[in-house]
Amino acid sequence: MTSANILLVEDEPAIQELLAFNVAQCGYRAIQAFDVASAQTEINRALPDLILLDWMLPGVSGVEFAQRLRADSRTRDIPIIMLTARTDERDKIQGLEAGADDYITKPFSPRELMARIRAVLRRRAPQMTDDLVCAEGIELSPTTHRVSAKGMSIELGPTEFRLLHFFMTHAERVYSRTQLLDQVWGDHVFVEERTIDVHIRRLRQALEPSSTDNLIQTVRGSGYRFSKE
Amino acid sequence: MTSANILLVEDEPAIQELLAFNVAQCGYRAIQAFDVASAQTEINRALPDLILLDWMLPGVSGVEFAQRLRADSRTRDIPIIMLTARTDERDKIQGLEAGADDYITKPFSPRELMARIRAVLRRRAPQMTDDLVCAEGIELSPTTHRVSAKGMSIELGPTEFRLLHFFMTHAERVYSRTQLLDQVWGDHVFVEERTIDVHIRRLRQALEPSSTDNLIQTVRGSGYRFSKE
DNA sequence: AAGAATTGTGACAGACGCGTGACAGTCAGT
DNA sequence: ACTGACTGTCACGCGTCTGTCACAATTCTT
Repeated sequence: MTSANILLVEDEPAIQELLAFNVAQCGYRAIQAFDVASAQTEINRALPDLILLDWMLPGVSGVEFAQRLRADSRTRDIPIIMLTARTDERDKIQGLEAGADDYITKPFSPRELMARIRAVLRRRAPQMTDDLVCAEGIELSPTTHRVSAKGMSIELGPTEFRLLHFFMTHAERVYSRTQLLDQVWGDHVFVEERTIDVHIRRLRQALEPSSTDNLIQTVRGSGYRFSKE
Repeated sequence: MTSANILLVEDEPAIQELLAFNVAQCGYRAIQAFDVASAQTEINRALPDLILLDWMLPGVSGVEFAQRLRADSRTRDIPIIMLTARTDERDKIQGLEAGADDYITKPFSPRELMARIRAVLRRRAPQMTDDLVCAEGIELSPTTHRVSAKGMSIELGPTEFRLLHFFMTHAERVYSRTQLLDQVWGDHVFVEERTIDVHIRRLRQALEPSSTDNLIQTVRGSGYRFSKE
């Protein structure tokens, strides 16, 4: 556990070296691959504990590769951090939908990268096979992107889905609008704080018919909290 | 915590002023330096909480300075945001390799700059694990923002909550109205001292049904005290 | 005991935070 | 291009909180 094996899939030599240097600096073992084919070879040889996957790759793209990894039972549970130069929000959603556990845009600070690696590795430990998130009578499946309560299916937009997902995995605690922006939208996104109010409302509205009231509580002056009242 | 010190290292006076204005606008303290030498002087005087560092500087470049800061144990952990006019990708990588935490290209919007500053400072802030405060049979949780006594939940407004929180963490001691204003309201706000009497009353009223009487005692001529009588 | 000083209490207007509906812009699929 | 879904932003209204006052109640002083 102390020295996890991290597979780096990145075609650009400069960035590859930068990654390898920082990863090694933190006490992890870096396994380098410059394309999908060699990455697959490394995986066949030994399953890594984490994969750092570049978005843009020659031949097969990172997204395709991620999907392939998720389809294989041997690699299904290996966490993936996507690496991309684009700042487009759509990419983020698509990347996460493909099965990435986290997402980081170039340029990134080495410290941020390390923080995310540690976070993902830590998060992975207890969660493991946990495909289904349950809380307060609601069931949410990150992989199938489905939500249901009391047997009824609930339709949610991408943002509402991520918001609910975050709340369900962080119940009972109050989060400020700023924190929610960081956690659900991401650091680099500039969005008005009041926008959260609107999404909270939409989420409440979507949950209302099939769930007990007041699952998402307003804590005046502080933020919001997800709990059973 | 409330007002972080931000060191601005920028040789161009116009931009320097723009930075200082925006930084001050957001409640941070701006420390201005127009070259690396004076920046070092300021750092020696007092360690800032964040450094905004221009890429191009007369004499020693920003990158070199960043590397020097990273090499020094005293300054190693101070977050740096690089400021540059170039959009070259290589520069970004080089800048981040030097240890910058984030990167912003001119021209930048003040809003974006502020967002990044906040993001970096937030990322830097220690995760508070502090959870439950117990005193005199009352339980108060800062993270969930909940209060209960004898199994019963207690509803409090924001100010009453902060007031009770302060009392519970500073029990057995008398605080004057002036001290309470400083500690609970903040030393920059101006409110009548008698206002405290009203909030004390509201707090007593909220605690009354679920707690032993006289938890908040009046010390005539001095102030108030939180204790078990 | 009377007066002065201090605190408790009820009421109130304004400020503030939040909910809500509407709207424009973007993007995917047709 | 035309839809329809989704998102971010705004303006408006409302309820709650909050600071302040006036007056009642209490305690201390003389």
